Amino acid sequence: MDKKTAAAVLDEIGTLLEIMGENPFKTRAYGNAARTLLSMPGDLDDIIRDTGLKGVKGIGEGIRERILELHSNGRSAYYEELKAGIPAGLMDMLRIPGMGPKKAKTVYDALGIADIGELEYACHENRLVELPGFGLKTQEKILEGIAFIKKHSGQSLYPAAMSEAEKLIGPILGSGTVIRASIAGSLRRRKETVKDIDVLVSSDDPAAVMELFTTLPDVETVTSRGDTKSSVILKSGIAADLRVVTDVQYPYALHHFTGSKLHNTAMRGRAKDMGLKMNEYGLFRGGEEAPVPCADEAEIFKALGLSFIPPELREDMGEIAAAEKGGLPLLVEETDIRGVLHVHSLYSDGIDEVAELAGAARKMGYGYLGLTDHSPSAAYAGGLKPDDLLRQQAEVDAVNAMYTDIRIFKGAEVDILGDGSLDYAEDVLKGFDFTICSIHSRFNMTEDEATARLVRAVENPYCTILGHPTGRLLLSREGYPVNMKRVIEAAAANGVAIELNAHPLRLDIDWREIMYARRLGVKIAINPDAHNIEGLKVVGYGVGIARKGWLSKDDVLNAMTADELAGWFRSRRK
DNA sequence: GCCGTTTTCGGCCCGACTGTTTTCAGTCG
Repeated sequence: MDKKTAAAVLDEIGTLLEIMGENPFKTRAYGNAARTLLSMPGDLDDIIRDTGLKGVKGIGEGIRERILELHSNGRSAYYEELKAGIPAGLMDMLRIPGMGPKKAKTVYDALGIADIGELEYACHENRLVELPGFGLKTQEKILEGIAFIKKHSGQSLYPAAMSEAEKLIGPILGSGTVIRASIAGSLRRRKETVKDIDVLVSSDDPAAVMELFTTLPDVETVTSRGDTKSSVILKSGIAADLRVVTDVQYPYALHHFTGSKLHNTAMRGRAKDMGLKMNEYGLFRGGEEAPVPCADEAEIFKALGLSFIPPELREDMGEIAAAEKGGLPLLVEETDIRGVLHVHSLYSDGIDEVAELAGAARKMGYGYLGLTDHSPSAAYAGGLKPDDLLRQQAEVDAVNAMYTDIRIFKGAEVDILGDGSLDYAEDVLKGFDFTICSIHSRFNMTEDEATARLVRAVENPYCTILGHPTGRLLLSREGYPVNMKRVIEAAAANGVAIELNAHPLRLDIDWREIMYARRLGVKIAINPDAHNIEGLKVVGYGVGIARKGWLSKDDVLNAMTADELAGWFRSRRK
């Protein structure tokens, strides 16, 4: 082992000890020793041969032994023992500005949070503010810190990329140098995460557009700049490409740059079978110079004998065959959503009052709100004991009496316990209009265990909706492994709906799984999982994913009216 | 854990800054 590696191990031992709350002078001693070692001339072999590391100021008997062990064995039993006792994600957290060993230890001890993804989610749920030494500012600072370290991580969540894209396209459209402009790529297809932002414009003055694009205030660096294509990195860390074409080429280019690659390949194959050649500049009939004229994408599809395929569906998952037969669903729109069903109030880990939430939902045009505070096992989230529930439900009655145009359904987000049973007794469960049942603990399961746990929950007669079925947090935490096909089949057999959690970090159930649920007639509930009024606004992200899953209005539980839904809830209970 | 030494255990770098406190704890450099 070389000097540098050995020093790094010593440093890490110091950090691990610090997290464990060891004497700060002891932890510092490891850091000092690491620095001392690094500053010594020669490589580790030489140092040990020449001095045996004896009489070096800053390296005493204890640390000397550790270095000798590292040198001879290439490893340290002490280091490995320490490491085994502390989750790797906790070490990761120290990369967050403002997050040191003490704070990391606190969130781990108090909330069991062991990686950055969980930490970020916990901040969004206001779970940090109550911890000793923490407050609202600290929580915000940690969120900013997480955003900072995520900056150059390669992938971005849809909302972040979309808001950046809008900042680009606004000035471009407003400049007067472009004829048409659109966001393209995976962002236009509404993928849950995207690698970069693609912008397509048509213009008679490409040079002017390039100049404008590469000098926008949000641009950090220009990675390439040509006549028709430029690439930049934005200050937010997201990469963005701009492509300029003529206005005649625009529809073909828009289709081409929207992708997906697989969809394009399939489309080109189809064109070829019809004696046509298709690329980003046009659709060409055998050897002709001028393309088959198409004013927009719809005309391209029409020229190929297809109905219009919405961008969300262009994933080569059967959309071309369906479009040929006119069999594409009329996709659900955000305006089809009549109410919101997964909302936390001040009673558990939300921060707004029931009446405030109801008022906000009403203003947003929703006809109902399903109140779903946590059950007791979610102690970190202030899960409600039966007594608390009585008070909460009495308040719901009072709020319901206040309004004629919005209805509060009494629900709960009931924890699915380790064995698949639910976290309330039957007499309590009876009192709800509906339940969302979800897993919040014991994530370490095999696929068989997780699947059995979910299936058992779904088979419970008091389970109305299965919540965020994989528990994933996008770009940060894998969900538990689930055989989703079997879970969907269980939901179908038991008349249980499945949640599409619309929080942009979750978007869970995955859109790739939704089609099967639709085929089996399982209703999908597009739920905000809101912990405050602001959180009600994420439903649109869920609608985007529902569209990618081919859902139409009729497949979506909360596209029902309040009366229809009340009837549906009642019918589940029979 | 290291150092220095009145050789057996007490002291070890600290100030700016922030945020949470009500006199201090934690982070950063």
